[in-house]
Amino acid sequence: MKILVIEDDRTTGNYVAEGLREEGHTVDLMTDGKDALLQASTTDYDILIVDRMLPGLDGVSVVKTMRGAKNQTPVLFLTSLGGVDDRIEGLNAGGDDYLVKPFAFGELSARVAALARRPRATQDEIVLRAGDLEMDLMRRKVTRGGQHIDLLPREFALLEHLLRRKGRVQTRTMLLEAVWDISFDPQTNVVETHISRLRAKVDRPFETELIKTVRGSGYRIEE
Amino acid sequence: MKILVIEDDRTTGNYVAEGLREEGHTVDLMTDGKDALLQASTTDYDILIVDRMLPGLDGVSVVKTMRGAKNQTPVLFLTSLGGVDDRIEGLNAGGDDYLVKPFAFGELSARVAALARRPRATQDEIVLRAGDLEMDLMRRKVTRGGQHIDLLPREFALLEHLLRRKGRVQTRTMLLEAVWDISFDPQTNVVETHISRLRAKVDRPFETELIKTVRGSGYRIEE
DNA sequence: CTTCGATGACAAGAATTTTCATAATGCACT
DNA sequence: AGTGCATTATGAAAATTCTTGTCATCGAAG
Repeated sequence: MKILVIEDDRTTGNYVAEGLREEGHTVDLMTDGKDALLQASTTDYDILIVDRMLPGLDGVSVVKTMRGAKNQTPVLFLTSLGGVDDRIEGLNAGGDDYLVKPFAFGELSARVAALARRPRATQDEIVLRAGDLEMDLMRRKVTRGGQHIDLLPREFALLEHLLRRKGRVQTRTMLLEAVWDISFDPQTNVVETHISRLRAKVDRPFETELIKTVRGSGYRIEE
Repeated sequence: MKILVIEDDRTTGNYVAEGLREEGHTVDLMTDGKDALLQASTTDYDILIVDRMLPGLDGVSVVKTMRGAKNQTPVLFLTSLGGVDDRIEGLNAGGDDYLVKPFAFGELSARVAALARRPRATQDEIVLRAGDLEMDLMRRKVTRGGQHIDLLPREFALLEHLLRRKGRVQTRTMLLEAVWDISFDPQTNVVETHISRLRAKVDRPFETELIKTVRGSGYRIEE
């Protein structure tokens, strides 16, 4: 698998590139938008991983230009937690998925694998559903039964993760890693707290509960 | 001019209704979404002023339903400063303009007059431009030369106001009133500070400066 | 050279997230 | 079924982070 990483921050860039190399991929790393655009146009990559914020030409512009030139390489955007508009823009510009920084490497790895599997199937994971609950990643908007639900950034990220793995149980550890990027087990119950708040917004006002507790393991959203 | 105000908060509701009456308009005030929908469908209004957050049926749903029923009455949404998604949603649902709370009454009055003048011309003031600077009110996104610019809520409001009055000088007092809803002149230099921060993001990284100082009066954005 | 505006640093205030303490619930075992 | 232990739920307080406003100082314009 040939991957181009476009990321100006050296630390993150190397972290990503090294990790992917260890998984056996061929990885190029570029730090400047303009150079990257040239590189992406002249070499054939399987996947592009692009930081949303770049000096010079920013990530969104790079992808827009590429798409304009009929380059269909799947793109995974890296954005920051608060940046709502970023995601909207990224996906609008022709991104296929995005990942919120900071992220656990396993998460990145999973997204890369998913993108590789469906080389050009943009637009299908962009609205996540479970029952009458809808999460529109484009607009960063959640509704249930047509009713708008306001979520804080972390709540959104947690719900998103559960929805992406709908039907499968997620342990606290898995959630801590994916949503909080904490890979040891600190004495914390953040997960419980956030699940509780999520339920108050997503489940309590409605008939059926979507977020189930699996005693002894973790949580799951029903198919 | 016959106006329906849909606002659950009594204080704001009365403030708006009273003010508009003093300007000679006929104003009805409703506090519940469902009642308001019925009222709007059975009576012919020139303008609807709708709070985004309503108990029961929220503002966006009211307007969506109305629009579904081919009711083309212009709608002005009232939203809160932080609520990004609100505005996007509001305009998407068929709103014609929006106003951020808290607002100065003069501002409301101006918007109402503008809506009255162009009864059905939605979608034209929704992207504000000046040179290569674009402000998309729908997506709450600012770009210059294609480059995305992140603005904080107050910065966005300030720039929006200047753009809406492009070419005209805005005094500090006018800005304080419109953007901060402060109608006396306190010993403050918030305007200067925010102009400075805005310039750092909007002008400094680019060739030409758009935000001009008019010494002795205030600020202006060039046509 | 005097006044007005620009700006960086700091402080206040809000919003968000995490921790902590306590209550509630489920499950195993009598 | 009842009791006790362990797990999960939740409200409130504390900590953190982000945003906004103030102040003091610097620079530019007339």
